[in-house]
Amino acid sequence: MTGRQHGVSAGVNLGALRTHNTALVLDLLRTAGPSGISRLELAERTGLTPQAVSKIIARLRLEGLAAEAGRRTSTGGKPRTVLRLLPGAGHAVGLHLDRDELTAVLCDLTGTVVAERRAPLDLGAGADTVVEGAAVEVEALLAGLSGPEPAPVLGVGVALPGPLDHTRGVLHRVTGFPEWSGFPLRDVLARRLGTAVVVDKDTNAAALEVAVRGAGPSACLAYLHLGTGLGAGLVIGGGVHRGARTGAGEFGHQVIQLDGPPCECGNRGCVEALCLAAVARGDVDGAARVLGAAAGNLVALLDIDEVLLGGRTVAAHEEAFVRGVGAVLDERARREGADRAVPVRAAPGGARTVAEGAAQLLLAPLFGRGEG
Amino acid sequence: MTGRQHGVSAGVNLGALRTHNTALVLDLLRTAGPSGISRLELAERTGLTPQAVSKIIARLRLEGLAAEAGRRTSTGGKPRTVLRLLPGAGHAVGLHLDRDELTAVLCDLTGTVVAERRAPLDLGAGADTVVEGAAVEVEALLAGLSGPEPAPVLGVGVALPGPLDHTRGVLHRVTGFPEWSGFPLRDVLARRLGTAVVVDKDTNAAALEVAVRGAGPSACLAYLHLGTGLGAGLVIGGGVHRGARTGAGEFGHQVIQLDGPPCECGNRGCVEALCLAAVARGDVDGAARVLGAAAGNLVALLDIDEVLLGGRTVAAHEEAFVRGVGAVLDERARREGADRAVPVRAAPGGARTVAEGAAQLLLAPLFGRGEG
DNA sequence: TCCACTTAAGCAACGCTGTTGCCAAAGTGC
DNA sequence: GCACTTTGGCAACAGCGTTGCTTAAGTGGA
Repeated sequence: MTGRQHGVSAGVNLGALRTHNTALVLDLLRTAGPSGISRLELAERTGLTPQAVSKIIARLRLEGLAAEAGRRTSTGGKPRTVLRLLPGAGHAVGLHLDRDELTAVLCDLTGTVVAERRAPLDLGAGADTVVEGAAVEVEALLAGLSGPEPAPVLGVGVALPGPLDHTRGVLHRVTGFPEWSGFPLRDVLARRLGTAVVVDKDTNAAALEVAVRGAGPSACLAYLHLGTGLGAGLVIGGGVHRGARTGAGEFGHQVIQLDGPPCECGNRGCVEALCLAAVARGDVDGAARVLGAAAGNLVALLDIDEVLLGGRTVAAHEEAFVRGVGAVLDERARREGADRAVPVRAAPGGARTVAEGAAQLLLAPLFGRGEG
Repeated sequence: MTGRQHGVSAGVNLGALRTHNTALVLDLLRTAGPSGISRLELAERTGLTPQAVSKIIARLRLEGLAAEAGRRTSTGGKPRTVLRLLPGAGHAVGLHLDRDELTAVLCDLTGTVVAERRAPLDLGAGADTVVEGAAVEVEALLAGLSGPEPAPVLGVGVALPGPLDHTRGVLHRVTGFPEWSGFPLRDVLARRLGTAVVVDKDTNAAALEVAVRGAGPSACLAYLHLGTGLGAGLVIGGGVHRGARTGAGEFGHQVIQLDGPPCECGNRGCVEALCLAAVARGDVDGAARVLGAAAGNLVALLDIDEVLLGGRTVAAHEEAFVRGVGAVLDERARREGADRAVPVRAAPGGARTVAEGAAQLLLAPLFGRGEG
């Protein structure tokens, strides 16, 4: 297919056209879930003719990606045949490298976790040790993929705290561990495992996971991650927005009190500092209010459709954070005369959201989400 | 072509493919300017084969959109033929409805202003009067488009302060003039003039103008408009980001001082209030610093490539604002260890930026920018 | 039980896209 | 003047979605 050259959007040929439409159909099949979807419905939703859909479906069935699954009740004529995605036709591994723990999940095509492993993690043990440990966990997961003809593994997605360069898969500085600075994680792990590897920030992976579930192809949502730090993953126009330097989502050091207390970043009045300080002194409601104010800024700036909260600190006081942030947003929406407030929810999937999102780094492109 | 249906990305057929590739070539022709670009260079930049480019160029020449313009020096063989866009092949009108003044510009295909009109504006005079006044100005502009075979006019783009719904072209509340609330400006003006009309926020139009000039198809930039209020236009991934409710770019009511002075929006410590207060007391440098802090939040959140400043208040103290905002961003970038600071510039075009951007609402889709 | 009707899905021909193979045109340089 | 390089068009081609028509598989009334 035609390559992409220094920032110029590429020309499109028949191959790209087919890939696009196929991805569209696959995404609708995936979204439909086990209950399936009919050819005609696919035609309506994509805008393609029924005949085009029939051809695409025939190809997908031949490739083992889709299958017929019963029929709907007749509406006066021949009943529609229901089609569904074959989840086992492909798998991907999601690897979440958190500060002290490694989580690895094996996901099928639908993104469902079919196996999971956890292990302690010590970034201070050195790059080689960490990479080897991660590779062993991945191999252990893949060993469970048996069967007469094992379905292909698309690759391994790795999610970890930034900053990093997702296009090249290279880490920048990792706070406290200077040896990791500039480490080419993607290439090293890809060579070690012999599979495709994609590296991204943990917050971006979580945002992708949330976008792939439920959110439509043009949705805008914000995933706010409050753990030992505060960061965000942004979904804009249905896709994760990373920016040219994978820097987008820098939310924690949003200055929200010009003359506030100093933050370790060198600035004053960052949300992260204010929020974590409130949590530290046991004032969860106060932390939620501060987080809500910053979230309000973000929601207004980008016209966000939905806010999702995740991370350990949120998980520890889930109800309080959802309620507190929601209250601030509601109040602001009411003042500004908006028809409806922006919904705030805890990110579904809990602690596994990031790992599942890491797997989606490889799965999502199949469905036209992400830079496939 | 296939329509777009409730948020589902549409299927693509041959017609859409052709439109896309043609727009790509047109955009490169436009970007190349009067100096032109050769067929082979177009092929390299788009990733299409030279033969495909030749066919597209032949079509464009037949339609009167492009022409040959000399040749390059030979590099050992047949010299490349240089092609350029024919600016006069089409025009669009840009209409900027500011609080007290109307600016209308007539732009050719390249976006160059070929005629301009200004008139005082009084929103309090009622919708009918304002629409009629605007229509008269547009007709006066178009009357100047003479010639043996007048080139087609694509339509009229209207830019005005929000909030509004750009998809339907309907205004929401206009502060101080309740009668405008819910006014279907697009349809009323389209019926009156008998041409296509597109309505958008002034900040979005300015952002589009800036994006169409210079910025690549995947650039992220922020246009900050400081006049009687403070707003932003966001370009993300090469296109203007508006959000589902045309609400994106709400930058002025970013809370930047939690316990700050009350703003008329009902909140406390909004940038707009702090910034305008500083200007009012003659402290331009202070205003620039506050604006810089808020801009820093925005830049970090979205990994913005470039910040552009516009609006009357900026224009009155251009050098001070560019320097002040730049200084705050530089300092923050240095603290965060970024390779380079984000450049800050005054938006080129000055007071006419919004009007030119309004015209681009119709021109840009031809070049694959915006939802054409 | 039959038959008219409706709806779904496939077959075949088609139009149009970009691609490939080949050749003419138009230069340079020895 | 000739060999070579580079550009760009012509013609045939593969492959995409579309169109026109046919077949399959139901419902419902006589």
